[in-house]
Amino acid sequence: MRYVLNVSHCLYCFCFCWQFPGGSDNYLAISEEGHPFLSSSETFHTPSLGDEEFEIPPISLDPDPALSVSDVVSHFGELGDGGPSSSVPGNAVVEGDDPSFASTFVNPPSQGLEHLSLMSQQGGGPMLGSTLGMDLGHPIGSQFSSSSPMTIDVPLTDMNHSLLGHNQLTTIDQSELSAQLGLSLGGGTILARSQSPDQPLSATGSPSESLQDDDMDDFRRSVLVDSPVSLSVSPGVISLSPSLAEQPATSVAVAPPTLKGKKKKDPNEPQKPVSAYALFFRDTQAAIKGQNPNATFGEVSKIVASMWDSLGEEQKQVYKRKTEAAKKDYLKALAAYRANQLSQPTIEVLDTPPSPPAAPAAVAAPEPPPPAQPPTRSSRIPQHAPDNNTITNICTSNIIIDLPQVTTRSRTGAYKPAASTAAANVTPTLPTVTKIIIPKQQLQSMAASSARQPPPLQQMQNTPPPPRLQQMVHSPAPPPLQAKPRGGGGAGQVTATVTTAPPPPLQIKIVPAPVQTDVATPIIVTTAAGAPVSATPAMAVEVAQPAAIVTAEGEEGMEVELNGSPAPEVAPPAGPAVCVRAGCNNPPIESKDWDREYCSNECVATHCKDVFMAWCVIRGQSSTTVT
DNA sequence: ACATTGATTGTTATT
DNA sequence: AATAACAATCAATGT
Repeated sequence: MRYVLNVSHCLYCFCFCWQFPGGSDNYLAISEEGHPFLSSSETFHTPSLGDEEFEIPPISLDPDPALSVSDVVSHFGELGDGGPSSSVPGNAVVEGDDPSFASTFVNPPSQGLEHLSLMSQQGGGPMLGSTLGMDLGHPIGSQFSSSSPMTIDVPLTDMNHSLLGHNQLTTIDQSELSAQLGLSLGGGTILARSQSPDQPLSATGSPSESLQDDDMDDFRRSVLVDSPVSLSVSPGVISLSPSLAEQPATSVAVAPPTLKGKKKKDPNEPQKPVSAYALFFRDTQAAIKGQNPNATFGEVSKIVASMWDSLGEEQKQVYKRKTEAAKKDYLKALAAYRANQLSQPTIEVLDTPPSPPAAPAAVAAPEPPPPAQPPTRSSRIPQHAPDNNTITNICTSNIIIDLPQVTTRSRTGAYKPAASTAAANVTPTLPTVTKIIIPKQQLQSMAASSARQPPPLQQMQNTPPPPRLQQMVHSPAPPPLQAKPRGGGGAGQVTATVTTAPPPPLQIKIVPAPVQTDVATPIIVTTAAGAPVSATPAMAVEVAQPAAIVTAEGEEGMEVELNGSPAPEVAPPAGPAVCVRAGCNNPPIESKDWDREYCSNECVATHCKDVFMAWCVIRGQSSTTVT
């Protein structure tokens, strides 16, 4: 699997920093062994899960035209235009074997979903507009109506005893961020999910693309896991079934499933679309959980609820739209399903994946629809998934990173065992091989992030359980991404954008514990736009993204720039008053290539260089290590 | 009531 | 009986 790191935002930084001498390749690959599914040479998708077996008819990825690959590509191309980095792709694809890879593809390559920008805050830090970086549906055409991320200040103290284990969470690295942010990008995902089982896969036909880790798990479990198709013959029933499900095959036919008052639902029946909130929950919880493995469901739930509350109406609308779209799809699928049922003879094929077309010849018992796959929880298929982005990213990806088993979580081991914990070595899998050493931590973070669907959450920190996040979240500031944000004159440039604009990434800032350490040396994280945010030193600034650069900044501490996504074409929120480059006090100028952070290309280059150097230093590596 | 996730527990079926 | 697989339950919250 490959995890896509969208680094196109700061094209300058990215280019500069990752254009290694002699190496013109833009691919950065972290390889590790144990990639069951993918080899470095293999493409991200299609873990050969047996498309053949299911013969899943390709379906359109996303009804949303905006998601078409061509659009994406073209869009991406636009990004490259003009900028010095035009030649450099803006995306990174991390490859790993985590089935969830699909989720990571959610990052819209073109848009700054991962536009990580932390707003500087004072004291309580306002929770700025909830701008979860999720797009849903319109990754391409939609511009960030606001790039202001949502920031949640979470008291460290609370954090420590609540969601996070001790140090488990400290930060969500960029990859995670990107992963999280991208969350449901492709509006199609949801639709795809909601589609009838008949067309569960993406147009690409690659299961991996449309399947999330869960799906993949289920998929493997139900199909791959040593399950040669077996023909079981039982009284009056001939069923074709995967070995794994042998029992159901016969038992179902002979003796109806455990009759528990409830009627077993036909697995083929389209699933009802879930609510917007549910979608949000899905997208968000993963991030929360990812960073807070110990978080209980209740805690997560509270946080999600708080986030939901903080979410601007616009962002909610995004989800709602998704839901609506899914509903439409559901209705369609349902109609088709019903029609199909009516026309379906009593012949049933037992234990076959829900892909009706070309049903294997089989004589079945008069039983109702024997579940191809017992509708167990594990088999349920999420209704939304960032599938299309897979394609999108593929098309635009430039950096490919082979990740080790992504789900490793050293501390708690909460996640699936990592295939390898060896130090992560970044080895370019493409053209030229550039070796970059990436701290294991970073990789792990990346892995963790990609473990699940990338939710919007950017910087997730521990949060206290009971009191809803609201307590942790200090004064919610005007939601930047609101439909009419900053109306009137605010510095924020309202980007009257399409309603489908993907909300900016949500960020939760860790607020120094009451112990008032006054944040010794706060880490300032700034967005491309320059909005800084402070974080405690403890907060590991893990930037999974290669583009992330850390630069030592004079008094304040460090400045971390996480440039994960392409700058929204729409005017970003107020940028810095002066050029971001240290030492330069010129006012930033508007540019297509950056978010009003720099005054000139020169400063961009210089700044990036500095940042990169600093980053190397922080990483304990000489900049030369990265050759 | 049901949706979100995931751990746990209970039930059922198979060996 | 032991084991495996499946199903239900629970948590907090929103629709």
